[in-house]
Amino acid sequence: MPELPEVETVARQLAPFVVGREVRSLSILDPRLRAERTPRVAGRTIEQVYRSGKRVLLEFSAPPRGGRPLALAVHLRMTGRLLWETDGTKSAHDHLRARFRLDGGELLFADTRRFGTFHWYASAADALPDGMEPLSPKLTTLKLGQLIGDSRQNIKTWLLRQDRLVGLGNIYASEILHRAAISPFRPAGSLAKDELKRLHASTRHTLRRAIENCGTTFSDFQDAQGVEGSYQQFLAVYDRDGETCRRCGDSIRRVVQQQRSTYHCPGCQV
DNA sequence: ATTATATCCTGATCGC
DNA sequence: TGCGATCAGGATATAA
Repeated sequence: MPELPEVETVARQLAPFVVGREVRSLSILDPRLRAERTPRVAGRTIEQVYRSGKRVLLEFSAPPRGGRPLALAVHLRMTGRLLWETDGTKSAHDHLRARFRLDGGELLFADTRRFGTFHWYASAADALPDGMEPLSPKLTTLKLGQLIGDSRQNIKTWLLRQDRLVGLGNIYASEILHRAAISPFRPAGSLAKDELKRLHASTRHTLRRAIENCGTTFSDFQDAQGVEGSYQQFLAVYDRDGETCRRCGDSIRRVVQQQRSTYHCPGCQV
């Protein structure tokens, strides 16, 4: 499911249901999620839920008898989902991997492919990612150029690097480049100033528009509250191999870069 | 220091 | 209807 807009949607939708609730117990059903020692969360209150990069951060209060606060970063990877339930219907989920029993409901983590991860931190500040948030005002065009430097990596692959920018994935990397009219094959460091400007503007525009539309949903099944993204109707190139480019009329092509699909229009991406 | 490959999993879909 | 190959919105460890 999740790149930045989808994870943002999950966090926004989940927060009102769980913030302020106390954790009664946590059951981790998939041992893979216990790669890190699991701290005691029972008795703590969920204080904040928000997105950071592609992760959902949950901040917990200090335990009632004193101690330090706690933060959990949930990475959904390919198929992770966070579900809120009050009626017991979702507990039978085929791929339930963890369950937080809260005061007044349950927060469930389901994950078909089991790539999702839990990372625990002593504080939210410790959970800060390496890369920059692409929508941060601190990311200027100049800064973007500095991050790219003289990298000879192709720009599409560069956009996926979470140690530079966080949150971009395979769909939005292709979409952003198409909007910026930049070929995915271009060495990142070869972009001229005006191209960097277009790339920056396209990144902001694409992500904002996707967030407004609650992200992109391909599968028909719904998430926690039945919120489905609608950005798929705006996709210009992704998953449109052989179809017509709405900008120049050329035929959109699927290519493989670093073992991953890239969609682009050879006619108008130079 | 980059960059390619293999790997972690399960399920849906495609071509024969 | 069955079967194998391929693909999937992610990221890392290891090899070259």
